[in-house]
Amino acid sequence: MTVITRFPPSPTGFVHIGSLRTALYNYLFTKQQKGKLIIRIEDTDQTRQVDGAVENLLKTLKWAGIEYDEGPVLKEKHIVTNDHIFTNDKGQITKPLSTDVKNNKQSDMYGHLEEKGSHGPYIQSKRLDLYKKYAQELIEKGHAYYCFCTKERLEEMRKKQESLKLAPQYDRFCLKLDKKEIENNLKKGISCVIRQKIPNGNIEFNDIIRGHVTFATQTLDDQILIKSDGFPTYHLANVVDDHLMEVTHVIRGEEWLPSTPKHIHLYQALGWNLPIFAHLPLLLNPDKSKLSKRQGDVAVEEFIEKGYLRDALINFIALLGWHPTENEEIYTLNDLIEKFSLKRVQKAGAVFNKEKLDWMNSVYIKKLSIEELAQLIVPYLQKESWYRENPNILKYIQLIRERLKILSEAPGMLKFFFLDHLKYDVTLFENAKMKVDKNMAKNSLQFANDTLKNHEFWEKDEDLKVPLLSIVEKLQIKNGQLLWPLRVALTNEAFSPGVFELLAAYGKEKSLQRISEALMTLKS
RNA sequence: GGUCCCAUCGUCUAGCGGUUUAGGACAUCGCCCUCUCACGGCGAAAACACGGGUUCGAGUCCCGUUGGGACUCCCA
Repeated sequence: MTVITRFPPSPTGFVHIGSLRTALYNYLFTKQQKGKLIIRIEDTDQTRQVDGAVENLLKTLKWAGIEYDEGPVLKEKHIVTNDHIFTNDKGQITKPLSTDVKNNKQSDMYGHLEEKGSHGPYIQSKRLDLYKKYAQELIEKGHAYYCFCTKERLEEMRKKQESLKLAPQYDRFCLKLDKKEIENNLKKGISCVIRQKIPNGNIEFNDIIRGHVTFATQTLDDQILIKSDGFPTYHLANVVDDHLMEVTHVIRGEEWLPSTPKHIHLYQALGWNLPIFAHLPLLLNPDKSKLSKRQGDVAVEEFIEKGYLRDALINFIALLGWHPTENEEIYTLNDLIEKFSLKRVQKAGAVFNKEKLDWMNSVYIKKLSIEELAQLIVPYLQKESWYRENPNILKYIQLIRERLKILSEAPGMLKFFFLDHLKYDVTLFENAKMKVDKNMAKNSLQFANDTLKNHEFWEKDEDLKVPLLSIVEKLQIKNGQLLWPLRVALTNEAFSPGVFELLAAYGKEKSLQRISEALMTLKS
């Protein structure tokens, strides 16, 4: 049996990091099983359509390295002209993308898409006839019925039930309607929906992750299958499509667990085989609630913009809810494909631990060559007004590589290299712990200036050590009493790379300029 | 409220009845390196929610309690 899985996002804007993990788990499982992954667009809620969302989704999947076998693809032309995600051949982002997505009710929302695969269309709004057909079949078989209740009546009913502390459920008012009344209502064009008729009894199923699960159907509501606008709800569309697309494994978030019995009943009512279910644990906020935008970043686009590397983000989210047996944290995509196991997926939700992501990102940054890193950092620099091309850029980046956690921090760490003049914060020169006061700073800088002026070797930081440390010896001071003022003179920062490295990166001329300008500031 | 799911360090997790004085990673703290910060090295502190069973033996199996979460929309 060929494994067929699917990832069916709703195009409502940005890509949620939890969705990306669901997509990743589907991908890992499918790749390992040598199966097929289907992408399906679940756009059955007309009110939540967001233009550009599908495009954004497909680009994000591409960025993440998640390949699929069937589903919508961007037309070639479109990729070239409108691509706002640029990736190099390693799949790393080379230019931050914009997250602008605007509401748009254009009819040709999907004009820039084509499809691959033999089970299409892969966009649910283009499959409306199919859902109607099966809804009709359900009605004929007595598993569904028309409902003409108004929103007002339903609301009233719900209020009453709530005040009686009952579970809010449809009271099957319209189930009592006879054929004639229904036909009349339909003829008159009264707004209606089609509801699923849930039978009495228990529905049980096996979940790969959770094991045996049982639901009493009495507690299940008669779910709406077709909305009054003619669109299906998730429940119907999902079951119909999964069946028609021959999906074998439904791997989705835990939030779907409570509605799974409804889905199972639909499969049974239509006489279809059940897929195998696997309900993934939720990604959580620090307060353990479902991961949401309110409590931090959840959009994959935001992580990309902030400068998280593809491999780091993938590695990190793969380990949120799953881990192989060994004591290892760093895995490539291929490692993950090889080692992944649905059976080892955790049952409990996982808090999204941003500190660990930062650490992991720094690990991946350190693995990059300077050239690769520069290619990633330059786009961030280009957004700064002070940026201009500089032949020494690789030298500069070399100095910050070890301290960089996310790429967007780079401009702040490199700024002083690009400014013509620094506006010194004089208090920075003084440092009690270093035993440096203003006079000491002035004195040290003066000696440094005089010494370095006559020094010719600037190639390596080692070249500067001997002359500078000879000053320390001569003045009988501590290293820090010379080097602290020097660093402030060179950077106007309290934290920075080492002084010798800075001098070497600046070169003689620029170094001496910084030092004399600092001296002038201190003297004034 | 109802239904379902879940429960090992602060966080992500290893553990699938005895190999456990419960292992790793992030974060925290200390020491070393050192001109600061970071990196790196070494080390410390830190968990089986609780109560009953089953068993010669339970973090591991069962039941209950407590706690948390999801769902309960003409959202997905």
